Amino acid sequence: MFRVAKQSRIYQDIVEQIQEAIISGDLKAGDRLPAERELKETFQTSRGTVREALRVLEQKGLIEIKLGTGGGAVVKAITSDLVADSLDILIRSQQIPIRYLAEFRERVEEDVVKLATERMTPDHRSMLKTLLDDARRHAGRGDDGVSDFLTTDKKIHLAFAHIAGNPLYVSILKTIHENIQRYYDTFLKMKEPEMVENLKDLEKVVAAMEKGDAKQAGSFSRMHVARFSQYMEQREQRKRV
Amino acid sequence: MFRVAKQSRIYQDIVEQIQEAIISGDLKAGDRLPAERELKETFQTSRGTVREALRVLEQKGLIEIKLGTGGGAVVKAITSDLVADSLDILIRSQQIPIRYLAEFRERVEEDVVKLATERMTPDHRSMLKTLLDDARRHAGRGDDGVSDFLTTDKKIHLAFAHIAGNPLYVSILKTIHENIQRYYDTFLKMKEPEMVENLKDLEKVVAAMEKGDAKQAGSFSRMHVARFSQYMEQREQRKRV
DNA sequence: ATCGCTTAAATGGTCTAACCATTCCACTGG
DNA sequence: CCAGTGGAATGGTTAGACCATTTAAGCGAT
Repeated sequence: MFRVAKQSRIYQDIVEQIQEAIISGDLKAGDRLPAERELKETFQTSRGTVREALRVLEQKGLIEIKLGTGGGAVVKAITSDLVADSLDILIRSQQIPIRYLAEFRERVEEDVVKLATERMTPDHRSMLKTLLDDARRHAGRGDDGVSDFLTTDKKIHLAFAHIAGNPLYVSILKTIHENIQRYYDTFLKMKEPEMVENLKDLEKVVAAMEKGDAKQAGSFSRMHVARFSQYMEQREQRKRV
Repeated sequence: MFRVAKQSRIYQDIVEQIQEAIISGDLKAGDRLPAERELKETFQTSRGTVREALRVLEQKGLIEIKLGTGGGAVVKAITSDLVADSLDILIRSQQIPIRYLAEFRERVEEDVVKLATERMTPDHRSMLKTLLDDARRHAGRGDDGVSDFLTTDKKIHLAFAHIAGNPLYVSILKTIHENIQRYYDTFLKMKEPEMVENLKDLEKVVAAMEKGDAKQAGSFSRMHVARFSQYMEQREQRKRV
């Protein structure tokens, strides 16, 4: 399956060969690569070099490495985690101000909800119903339920992305939420009134989705996200004083 | 600056320490990491382990490694390349069908144009005018101008993102364009008629922006992108038969 | 003093060989 | 038949050496 590695940055050559085999489908998820000591022979190189190549592939999320007998490098199903990770690094390193994250999120979530409305199935309906019930229960517990409520809130937003059916939206929304979460934790101490308001927003969004009114669902979603963002930005500025 | 590496997957610990230093800004672009033989001492580990960590960081695009005296690992400015790479893997492995990328792009570009319309300054106007003039000139050259026209087209789209003023949109749009470009090259052989049509689209978008009509500019943009996507998808299916 | 060549030193790239840690499984003894 | 145990396979780590590349210092000729 593989060639002898060509010169100059041998490990890079090994990475490329194995990566191409995975992307092209020659190596499928679950397939096990030969042991390092075998790969060393195949590529006619040293074990250290093979290991550097495996490190890169592991980092790319293409393989997973297990210890012990019968362990070794196993090809992973390719997921969008890769994109999420790198987007995360980009956002954090550029220290993108919260208002830009929020601006993007408002629009993305509006689009997601619109798409989800058009593509919702009965299964999706019941899933949303269950999640909303959870949210109501947590909200009913007052300040004690805030933490659980926020978890459920996040789940609901991600559920919208799943319903929309576009994996790109799922990974992007996931990343945005993770990043925005950092700000929430720092600046936002949600109390019961805000939680209740939040719950009402979500109920309105889902109700519009049930009616099949994509436009209205989208605009409710946007208002919901926007309110959250504004609230948070006020807090941020207050703290900064 | 760094701790002694903790046990179990030592290289992973090293990666995390250095990555955090970069993301947090303790290490800035251009800073040079100590030589491998020094890092080995700092982390109290072996050179091989240090190298595995450096491989991962290199793959993540966080450092660049140069040969020779005065060489070594230099911290890179973080760009959207990482995201583009991982998105590339997703698309090529057919985890994300091209239509999902197109669906996302249509909506993102619509939002970008709307925002840009609201935030355009006189400087931006003249920049767009210059780019449009370039595009017209290339289009006037017929089939010979297609390649240059496409380059300018891309610049115009990125200019919209710059005008919108949100760095997140710039990064994301850049990523999308880098990836979608490959498909255009593969499936789309643009000829003069399509190019002229394309130019008209862009002119309509910019005209609406000049008028300050964000909604109209956005919908023109979306139609423009959608037409391009559809055209490409038809080609793709034809090739697959 | 300046230019150009040579050489030495620093650094990443690679290789070899060994040992450790983990895991699985076959074998053995009850 | 079961439980325990030990061996073998595999990744994780270390140490030490040598090569290739690059920079800069040193030196010599003009």
